[in-house]
Amino acid sequence: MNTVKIKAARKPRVRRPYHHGDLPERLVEVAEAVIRERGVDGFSLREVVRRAGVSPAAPAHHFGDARGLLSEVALRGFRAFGDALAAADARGGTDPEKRLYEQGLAYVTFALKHPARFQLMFRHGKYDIGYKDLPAASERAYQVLEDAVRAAMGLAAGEPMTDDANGFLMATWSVVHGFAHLALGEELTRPARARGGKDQVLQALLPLTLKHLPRPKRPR
Amino acid sequence: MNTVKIKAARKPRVRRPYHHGDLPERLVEVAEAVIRERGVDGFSLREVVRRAGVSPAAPAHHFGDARGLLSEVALRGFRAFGDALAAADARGGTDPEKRLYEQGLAYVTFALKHPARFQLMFRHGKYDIGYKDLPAASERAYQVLEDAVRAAMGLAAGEPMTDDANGFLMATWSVVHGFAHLALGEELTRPARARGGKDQVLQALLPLTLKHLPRPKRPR
DNA sequence: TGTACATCAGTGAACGCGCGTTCACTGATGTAC
DNA sequence: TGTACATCAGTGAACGCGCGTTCACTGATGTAC
Repeated sequence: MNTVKIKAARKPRVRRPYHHGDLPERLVEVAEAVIRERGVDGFSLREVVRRAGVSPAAPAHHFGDARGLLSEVALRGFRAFGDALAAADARGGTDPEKRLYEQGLAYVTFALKHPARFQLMFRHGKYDIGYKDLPAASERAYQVLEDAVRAAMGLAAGEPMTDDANGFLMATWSVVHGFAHLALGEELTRPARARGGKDQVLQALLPLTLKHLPRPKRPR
Repeated sequence: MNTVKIKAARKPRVRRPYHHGDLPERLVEVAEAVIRERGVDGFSLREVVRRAGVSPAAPAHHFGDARGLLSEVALRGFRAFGDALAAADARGGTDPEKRLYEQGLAYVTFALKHPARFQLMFRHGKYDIGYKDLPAASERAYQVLEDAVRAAMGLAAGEPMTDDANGFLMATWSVVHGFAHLALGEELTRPARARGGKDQVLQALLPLTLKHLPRPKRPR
């Protein structure tokens, strides 16, 4: 009851000022925060409504059930992820190898910067895989990678992927996906292995690792 | 009550025939089965005791609480995993590149063959990371990889790892870890991408991917 | 070899908890006239 | 411009559920004498 006032006070902008501000948006934000702090498994709808200062029945109007809210979070994750990869790809210019390097860097960077989203995105059991245009958003991120791989392998846009190209793509994807998972799983910063702060270790290890991204067979 | 009879009937061997057969062992087996069928998140102690035909209080005598049982499952996972990697390493003989290839193959194969164990092992939140000699078992598996990397990079046993060696190790680990995660997450067999059965797709993709394992800088 | 007793694996009923969802409701907003 | 009404976002109490753990207990096993 008092949190409602707090919310009103900290959000003085008046856009979409119907009933109580911008609940759907707030719920998504809060859900991400909960996952960030407690992990995907620590998520609960009741914790979200508690933090949002809202009744437990409120989210149902916007997202149906708990899965619905998580699906929305995942959808936004995939969109932002695809955007990040596409921006990195563009940064690579016309050099396929540079495009792939930039994408790899962006892949891991996204995972480390948005662990809540990233971890949720790859936990299919937690959300509805067919929610709205989530499939399209997910497929799009994949396509950004595939396009760069095609360029690196000298394949035209329409041409079917060869075995070599698929292996190359999988190896590239696997390295960055594996690195991201190991990093998020605290696998690289266990006391036994780490010297220095967590971020330092990762920042040092990442470029050393990306050096070993697969090399395209046909140079540009 | 009837399940007790069934258990007795299907396990006629009399080894360790105190109270009721071999409960701790059964609980571990059943726990793995539950995780296999329902995923790590689907695990519950009550489901385990239900399947084992035993009272919900029974596991406490052997494992303390639910976390204890999961820790035991993880410990066994790490032991088996280390064994598999070491066996693969031996198969590689004196060729560092072959040793790494065999280990990579074994890494992914283990994950696909024992998804319950593998997925649990990399979900630190679910078990006690310091349980018994789990740290040693986990560190040992890591050492098998590090040793082969050292050989590949021309580093003696006592010598500290160089930056190059660490990058090489991380890249190798990341590829196989990433591939395993993508495969277990059904990422490679989504309808859009898969043609043919799930196993076929993976079996075809795996060697194509492993071709791109990092190459050691100093050839043997 | 037989008896007394400590040990401890397993019972099953009961507990309290947090969860997601449902329910009848309230009250503000937007719209038709 | 003012009134009547439909819409719908949000309330808060209540539900049933499965869970992990606790409790006083039982009864088989192993051991001391």
